[in-house]
This record gives sequence, structure tokens and C-alpha cells, in this order.
Amino acid sequence: MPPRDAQTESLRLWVVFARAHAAVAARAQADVARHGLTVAEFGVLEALHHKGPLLLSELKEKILVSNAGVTYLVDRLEGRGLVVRRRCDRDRRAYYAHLTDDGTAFVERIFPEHAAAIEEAFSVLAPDERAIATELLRRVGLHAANGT
Amino acid sequence: MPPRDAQTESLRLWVVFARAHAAVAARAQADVARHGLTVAEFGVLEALHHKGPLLLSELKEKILVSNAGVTYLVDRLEGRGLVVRRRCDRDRRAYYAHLTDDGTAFVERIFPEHAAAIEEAFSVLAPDERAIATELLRRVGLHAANGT
DNA sequence: GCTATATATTTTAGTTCTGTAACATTTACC
DNA sequence: GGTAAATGTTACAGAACTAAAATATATAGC
Repeated sequence: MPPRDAQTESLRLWVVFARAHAAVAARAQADVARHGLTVAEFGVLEALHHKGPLLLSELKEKILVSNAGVTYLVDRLEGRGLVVRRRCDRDRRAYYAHLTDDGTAFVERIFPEHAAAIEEAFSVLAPDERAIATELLRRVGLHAANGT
Repeated sequence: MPPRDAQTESLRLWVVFARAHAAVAARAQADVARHGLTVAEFGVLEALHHKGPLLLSELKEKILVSNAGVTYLVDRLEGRGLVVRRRCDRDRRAYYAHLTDDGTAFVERIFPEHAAAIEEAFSVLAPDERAIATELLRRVGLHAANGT
């Protein structure tokens, strides 16, 4: 297998990958936009809902935005009464983001439809295909993120 | 397989998918940024290089940006002397984007390293795995884009 | 041929996020 | 203990793109 062919196939995979991502992301975006959220905002709510209160720095790792982005998103969600900041006992620099009761109720209300939208987006795959895709992309992600 | 499990697995796939995409995209972005380009700008140049002159509307379909986004990108690249607009003979509303000679030389110069970066990003996959991923993601993309 | 509708592109205001600097705090090192 | 370096978060300017409206042109329908 000469380098050129591996390269051509990788480029082709990247095009396909990027298009698939754009298509699924567009569905996700359309779904959360119905509730007045951006995908990133929804990501914050979802992470807090599933993981419990997180340091802003932890949140940053979960939803893959910049430091300033976390501040921006938490500010916005705080403004909507869905999230509050609480000081960290151990580190005077740090804050946890917590869902409010309203925030929890909101996520519990909107999450099922979002989950259904994502399920539908991948419904073209059989269960075993989905598991294969997950495993392959997991490895790509780890490698591309860490160069390992 | 009850609906809940399919949904959970799809959500998990989406998380993995989004993280893998972010990681590879970050590599692509880092590579093109070295030449003063955004990923979208590079996408324009690459599309023109591989497909030849395209109507702005065709370009929009190739690189998945908005109408206004195509205008913005072509303006920017025109400003750098890499691209020119030419009128379409058959439709007085339409323009083609063409690479300039400088643009062609520029793409030819920077493309090999970009291709190498993408190849490396997917190098964790064996050729058959890569082909499987391409096929699965192609189907996801078509389905999610068209709801078919 | 005429009118209504659709479309290619641009303009313009706006949104969402980023990069960078700043500041307070923490950690590392001697 | 003291100093240098690192870090958690925010402020702020700016980048990169989008949505929507506008305009000229093309197409559809009669």
C-alpha cells in the first residue's frame, strides 16, 4: 500500500467524516434551538445533569470550549436561571457550576427529545455497525487528540 | 434490544464522534493556520483546486457554509490574490470562483503537508478499518442530511 | 407576453465563540 | 520562608461565520 493511497483514502475519510458530522450536528442544533439553546449551551446543561456539579475547568474539558468560552456559556445560563456558580472550598480561584432546580427540570424536560433526535440520526446503522463506528472513532479521537 | 439501549448507544456514539471530529479538526486547523488560513478558506482553495472553477453556489455545497459565508470567504481570498470571480455566461446572477496562478501555486505548495497531517490523524486505523469507517460514516451522513 | 415565484449573490447587523491579557491564587523549587 | 512559575477564571477586543433582507435575474405558469 503506497503512501499516496493511504493518504488519498484518509483525505476521503476526512471529507466523509466532516460531512457526516455537519449533518448530525445540524440535527442536534435544530433540536436544541427549539428550546433557545446553542449546542454548546446544551452541552453544559447535559454535562452538569449527567456528571453533577463540575469545576469550570472540568466543564471546559467535557464540552471542548476555551476558558473564555466556559465563562461566556455559564454567564448566559446563569442569566437564564438554569445554572449557578458556587465557590470551591479548596481553591480560592475556582468555581463549580451547578444546575438550579429550574435547570434540572429544564434538562429533564428537553433531554428525551434530543436523545431521540440523536438516535434517529444514527438509525441507519445496525447495532453492531454502531458499536464498530464507536470503537473506531474512539481510537481516532484518542490518537488525534494526543498524538499517541 | 429495547429502545433505551439503542438511544444510550447512539448518544455514546455521538459523544465519541464529536470528540474525534474535534480532535482531527484541531489538527487540520493547526496545519492550515500556519499558512494564514482558516479551515473554511482552505476548503475553498482545495475545492477549486480539485474540481476546477465552481459557481459560488456550487462552492457552498462543497464546503458547507451559508450563502453569506461563501461571499465572505471568496472576498477574503480574492483580497489575497488567491481567487478571482468571473461572470457566468449563462446566468447574469451567477459567478464562478477561479484560482489565480498564485492561488494554484499556493495550494500546490501547502496541500502535501495538509494531506500528511490528515493521514497521520487517521493513522491509528488499519486500511480495512479506514474503509469500514468511511462506509459507515458515508451512510450516516447521507441519512442525517436527508432524513432518508 | 405577462405576472408570480424562485433563485444567485451581496449587504448588513448580529451571534457565538476565541485569543490574549489581567489578576488572584496555588504550586514548585530552593 | 521567599520567589518564580503555573493555573483558574474573567474581561475584552476581535474573528469567523450566520440569518435575514435586498436586488437583479431566471423560471414557471397561464
